[in-house]
Amino acid sequence: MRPGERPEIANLPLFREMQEGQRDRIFSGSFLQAFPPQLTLFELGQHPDFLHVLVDGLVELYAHSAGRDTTMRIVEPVTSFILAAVITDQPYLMSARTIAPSRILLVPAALVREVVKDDCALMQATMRELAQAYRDMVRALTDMKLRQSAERLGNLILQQERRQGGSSTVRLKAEKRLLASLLGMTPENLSRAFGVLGGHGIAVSGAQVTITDRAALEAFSRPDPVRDDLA
Amino acid sequence: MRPGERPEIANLPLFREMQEGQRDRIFSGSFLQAFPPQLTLFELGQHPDFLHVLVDGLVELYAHSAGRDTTMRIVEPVTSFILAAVITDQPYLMSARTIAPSRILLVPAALVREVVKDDCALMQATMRELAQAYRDMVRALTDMKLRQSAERLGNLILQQERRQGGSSTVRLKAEKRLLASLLGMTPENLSRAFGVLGGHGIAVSGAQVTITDRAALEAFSRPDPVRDDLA
DNA sequence: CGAAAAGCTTGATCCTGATCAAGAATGGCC
DNA sequence: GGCCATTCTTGATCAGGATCAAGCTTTTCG
Repeated sequence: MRPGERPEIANLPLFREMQEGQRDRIFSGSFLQAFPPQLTLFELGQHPDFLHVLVDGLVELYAHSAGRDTTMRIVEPVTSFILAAVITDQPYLMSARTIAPSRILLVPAALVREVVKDDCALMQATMRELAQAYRDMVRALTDMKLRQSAERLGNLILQQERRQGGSSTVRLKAEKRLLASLLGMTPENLSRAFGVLGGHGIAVSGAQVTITDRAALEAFSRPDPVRDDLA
Repeated sequence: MRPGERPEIANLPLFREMQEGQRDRIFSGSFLQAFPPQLTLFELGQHPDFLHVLVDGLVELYAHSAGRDTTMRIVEPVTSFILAAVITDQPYLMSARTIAPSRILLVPAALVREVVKDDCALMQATMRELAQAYRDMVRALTDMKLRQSAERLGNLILQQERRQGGSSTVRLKAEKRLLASLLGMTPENLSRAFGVLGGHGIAVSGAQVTITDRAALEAFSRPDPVRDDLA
């Protein structure tokens, strides 16, 4: 682990409130590993061996069924992932691959389950993290069921913009094909969706998206005040 | 509370392992209330006041956006619901209504949060419940993104049949319009989907669905060994 | 029991998004 | 810098599912 990284990881909501000793126990049993891009980290159906914490890079979580793939989530640093599989000790429901050179902290799943039992603060943090993850999935599912493609894209842009600091500018962190899969559409249709949004307050240039007319974009995308707020 | 009910509730995975005293604290602060059908219990966006435990009846959780509704989950007794909103103390992401006369145990949200903090067993159960709920949502989302309508219906029937005891017979517990909404399609299309499945091993008569040829149904629906198993 | 309402099914048409097929742009790499 | 591979875009066509419009069945309730 490089200097400065341990505190960064220790500061994650998941580990922040833990007892110092228990945190050491977690860290000393874990190891940080570097992965090249396009490497499969684990596959759907496997038994979870490690809780993963993305320290640096970019990871895609995806699912497949009947020959088709779909992106479920794009993980940005610094974030833990597949916590639910580790806690329930049940097979992964998603596969994971790096989409950029990445460094990942691997925490043995059994160790997580054990320390969780002993450290109430970690348990509470885990509980909160899972509740949040659940809510995110509820949002994603209603999005998928109720909105059509261009609207989904519009809302994703609004949401990214807020997360990137509200500068009316969004830099897409992943390829558009990946974004399309995340939004549940084909790359062709994503292109067309960007085209549609061109008439509703955005301008695209490569991976750079600029919101030229927020009111128009919001009128078109109808962000839900409850569902889309990061409150 | 009627005799026999308290033990039934106390036996829920959520409350089973708690300290006796803490459980009393929960129960003595809660109350059981009866609701007529078609009554809205709470609305999306509201601040969560109670953890709900459906003791008897049937409840629909649904979301809306841009004038449209969609059913997110049909809750059968005995089950708790909207645990995540209570834990995070954030607005409901779904609305709830009774679809049959129902009796619901209402546990004040603040009380839940407080007792959770004091009782590690409850916290652990909560954590597990949330992890399971998260995984269910992951399944629902991939289902929605990757399968088409008749396939979704086929899998739902297979899944219900397993849950109802494997007698090759499924009794639909809700109206078909509701089922359609849960599956993310229109009632018209659900009818047609049943029609399609008629050629793939099922026979429908009102709310009674019979699996006449499991192999055919599975060949058509391609249940995912990992995702659909209740393991 | 019988009428009204609600739910379900079936058919016809429409629309969103998928697929197929080329080009244009971008990026990696020697 | 220039070539090759990949990604992105644009156009044409197709298909799954939505919508619209009736009939039909079941339930509800006086």
